[in-house]
Amino acid sequence: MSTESIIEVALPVPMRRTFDYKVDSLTHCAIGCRVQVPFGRRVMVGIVVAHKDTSDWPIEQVKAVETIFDDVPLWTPNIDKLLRWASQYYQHPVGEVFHHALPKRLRMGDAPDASDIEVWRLTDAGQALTIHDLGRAKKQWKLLSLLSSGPQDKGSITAAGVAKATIDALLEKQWIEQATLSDLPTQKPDSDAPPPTTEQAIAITALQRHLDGFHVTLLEGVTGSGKTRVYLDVIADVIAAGKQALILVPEIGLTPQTLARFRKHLGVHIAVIHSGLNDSERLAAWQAARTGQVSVILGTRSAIFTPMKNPGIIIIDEEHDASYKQQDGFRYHGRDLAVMRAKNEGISLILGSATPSFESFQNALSGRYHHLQLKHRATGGVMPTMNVVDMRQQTLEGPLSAPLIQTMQKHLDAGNQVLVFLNRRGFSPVLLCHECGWFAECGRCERPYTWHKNQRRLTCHHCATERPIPHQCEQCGSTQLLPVGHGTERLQEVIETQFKDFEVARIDRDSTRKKDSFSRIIADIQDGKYQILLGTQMLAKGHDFGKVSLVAMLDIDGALFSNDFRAGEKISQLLTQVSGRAGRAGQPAQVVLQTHYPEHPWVQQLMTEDYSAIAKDLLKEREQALLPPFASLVMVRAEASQDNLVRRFFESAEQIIRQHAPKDVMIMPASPCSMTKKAGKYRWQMPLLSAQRAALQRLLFQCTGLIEKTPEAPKVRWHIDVDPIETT
DNA sequence: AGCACGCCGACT
DNA sequence: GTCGGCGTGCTC
Repeated sequence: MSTESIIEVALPVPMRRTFDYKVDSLTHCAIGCRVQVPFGRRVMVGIVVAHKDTSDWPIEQVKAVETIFDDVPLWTPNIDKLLRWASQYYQHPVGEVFHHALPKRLRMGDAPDASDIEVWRLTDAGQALTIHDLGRAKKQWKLLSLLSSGPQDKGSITAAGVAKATIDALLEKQWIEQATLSDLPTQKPDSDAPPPTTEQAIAITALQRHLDGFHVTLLEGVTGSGKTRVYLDVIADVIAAGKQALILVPEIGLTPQTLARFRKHLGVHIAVIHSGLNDSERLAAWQAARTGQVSVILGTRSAIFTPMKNPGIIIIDEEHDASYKQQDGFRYHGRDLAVMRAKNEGISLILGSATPSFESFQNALSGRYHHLQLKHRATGGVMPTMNVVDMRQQTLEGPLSAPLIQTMQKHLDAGNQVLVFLNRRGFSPVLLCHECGWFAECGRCERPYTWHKNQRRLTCHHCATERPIPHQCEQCGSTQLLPVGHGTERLQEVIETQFKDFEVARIDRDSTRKKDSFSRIIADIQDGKYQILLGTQMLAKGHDFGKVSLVAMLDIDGALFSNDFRAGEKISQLLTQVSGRAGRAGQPAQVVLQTHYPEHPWVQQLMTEDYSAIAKDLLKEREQALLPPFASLVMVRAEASQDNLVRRFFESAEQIIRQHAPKDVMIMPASPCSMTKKAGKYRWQMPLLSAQRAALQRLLFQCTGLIEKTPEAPKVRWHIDVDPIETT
């Protein structure tokens, strides 16, 4: 008989500790393996994190492991290292971190399925089809055109918004057939692709030289400069060397066009990991990456945890995008973890953006990262000219100034498209009583309801509350309830009245709520079905609309007076990204900014300087104020339905932190968040700042456990946000 | 987080 | 007399 040993197991519970269990023999219970253990009245799947001879617990209380699922760990030592580091850095319980990094089926104890990946491909008959053979079957055509770039698995097909029924219909007609990944002949990389531009070629060569070890490169390329082409050529090199590439894209960036382009250019299968996958598809993609069956993995934030057999490169596209930071639970930053992972793996990392985050930009300026720039548009398009409309004393049609209307008319008459950007959904942000001044307000957030005329509802944009539209004032009974201000719905009415001869497309979360309606409307825009495109932030993200020659931003004044220290960074990123939608097809393009504060320094800067210049300027201010990226920032936050509980929590927390804080950590007093009441909870926060990242980390390491044990802690919902992006 | 135990109000 | 409200405490 072998002697019993003790293992430490990390379980998916919100406790910053591990639990001891007995095993018969350590030999088949390696660190990193999954085990099933009794935990209280339940059984759970956990990860073995350590072996030891004795437990600190009375041995009769140490229970035995029920099942050992794996012979070998599911992830590589480098992923293990990454996850442990992340658990400490983000102050998140290691069991939950591990849990987060595994596909759901593995979390439940399923065996990692070694079966081949099923794919669908065109038959000879399918290859010969043209769009005329399909008639009105748009979905079928979409699938056929996706498959024309190469065979695709279920995950990629669902990512493109095509349903199972469509697959079946085409199978029935024998235009497509099923195969497995290993059946596929090796496909040549696309040889029809046009050669890269000189600028692209220089970047490609520079990146290829750095494929031999850990390097971080910031690829700063203006919108339309063809960063994707650079990625593709570098990835092709990585694949040729028998290695794998992991590419992260923002949540919205995973379009069928992107997928088809990668597939066609590289000539290899792409494993896609996105939120639309079901559990089996997710597991299959994860497994294919782990075993090296696929050499390219394309995914959103959480794909950074996908193990690779032969890691070759990691690419973060649109690295400035806020969707890389998880905003609840395990609050990690996908980009920052990518830097850590590339370092662990000893591989190259590319951070790509037209508008780099100030963090990455500063690292490039200081020489910590390589810095490559693409300054010209690949299509030869010119960057737009910038104009300001001083809104003071202008004649207005809704939110549109008379000069803007004239400019729009001019561009429309020239046969071009116009893009109008208004960052406010709904019909009007306030519904006001004309007689007494009462307005409909969400009781849980103490903010006005937004009137959604189409949906016939009042909606709170801060919580999910909805209610029917009141027909009378609740205070004085008057029926004169008036909309105040303009959202995109109302803007659409105004524009349709002003420009009767042109078609208007509205793009916001409401108009694109239905599955697939976003990609459909984007396709219609590219076909030229609409001349005027209006919408929110969504319009700014990466889509190429072809004939847009005018971009108008209607309401930037709010951003000019925000108390978020990142407001300047955000507005310049937004303006640069939105402007990037214009002039791609080569026509002279124009950007119009409406503001009541034309003399505001930011407005002046936005008009005259490019993103890099603005970034350098604003970075100087950050340096003087000792704000990120020149200092590390940590936010302690708490919320509760009673304000008093939150205050008392922070009294204790602040005391603990002050007792342990070294001189080089600045502790700001806890204060209410700018929207202090949200969804019925009172919210406060306490910022901690230090130029010494390590000092701040040590402080957190000492304090989180103590804060957790205070009597006030369990009465509130609290968390620590390391490197927060929301600071107001 | 779950899931128990535990001690006070309105129901068959 | 019980069902159930959520406060408090524990999980190797």
